[in-house]
Amino acid sequence: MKKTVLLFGSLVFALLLLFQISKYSILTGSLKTDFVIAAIAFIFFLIGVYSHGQNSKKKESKKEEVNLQKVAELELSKREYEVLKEISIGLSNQEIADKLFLSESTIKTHVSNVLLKLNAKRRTQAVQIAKELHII
Amino acid sequence: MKKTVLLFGSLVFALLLLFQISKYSILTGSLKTDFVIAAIAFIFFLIGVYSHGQNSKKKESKKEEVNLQKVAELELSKREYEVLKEISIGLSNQEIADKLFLSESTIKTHVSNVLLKLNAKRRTQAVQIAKELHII
DNA sequence: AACAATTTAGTACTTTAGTATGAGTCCCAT
DNA sequence: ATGGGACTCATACTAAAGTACTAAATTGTT
Repeated sequence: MKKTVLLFGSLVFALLLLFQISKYSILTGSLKTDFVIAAIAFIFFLIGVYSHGQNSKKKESKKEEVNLQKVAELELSKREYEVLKEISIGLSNQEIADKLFLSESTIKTHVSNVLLKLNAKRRTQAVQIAKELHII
Repeated sequence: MKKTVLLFGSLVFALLLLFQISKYSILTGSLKTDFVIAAIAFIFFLIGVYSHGQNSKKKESKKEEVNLQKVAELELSKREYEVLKEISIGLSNQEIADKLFLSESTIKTHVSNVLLKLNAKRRTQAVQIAKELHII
């Protein structure tokens, strides 16, 4: 936040300076009016593009960020959350068991708990709910 | 596309006009130099923001848009594609059957075909693959 | 009209998924 | 040290999901 203030402060200062130089240049005729105006226009155009870009990035990251808070709220344990993520990439219980070096029984237990905590009837529904909650 | 050309053409024309007016105004002293430069700067700033916004929107829609071409490539029929979408929201075969006023048998047939065409072993995997292909 | 593709539906099976329950281990905090 | 939570695993079911095959009705196309 402090960085942003500093950045914008110095930017404003630089622009004011540019402004004065421009005006001076035009009045003394040391630079062509066309050129100065074009330069100003171009620079502000770039500033417009850049500042909007920053906003877009912030918005996007807010959209994509979104996790982990709700995992705690749902009381999903570490393993359960892990299993949920494996489910979401389309693995079967047996495949998850192999991947995590566990028995299929264990995975079934975890899956059942996940379904309970996410209030889902099926694993496909659990994935859907998890995506809506932005926890995967 | 023609609209875009027309829009940009008239925009450029308007800007050139603005340019000339500004220069004239400054030279004749009918407007204060400060004001004109500020106006130019502001206008181009807005143009920068706007044009970038358009680009962002296009990019986003390209990211989100993304369907229907590959549905044809995969030779997914209308019904199969429909069933796939229902699967992706987490419905069971029976629920899909009820929703589409079909028997569960029919849904099973469609699901089997979808899995074949998407080269998936399970419905969860089919959903994952479909998302990667941006067809849902 | 005739053909091909799609859609629908059924039967009969096999395979996964999911539930319920019990139980042993490990670790952490009171 | 002890009770609680998380993790592991097993057995025994029930319920879905998926496969294979067949077949009739529908639809669009030539």
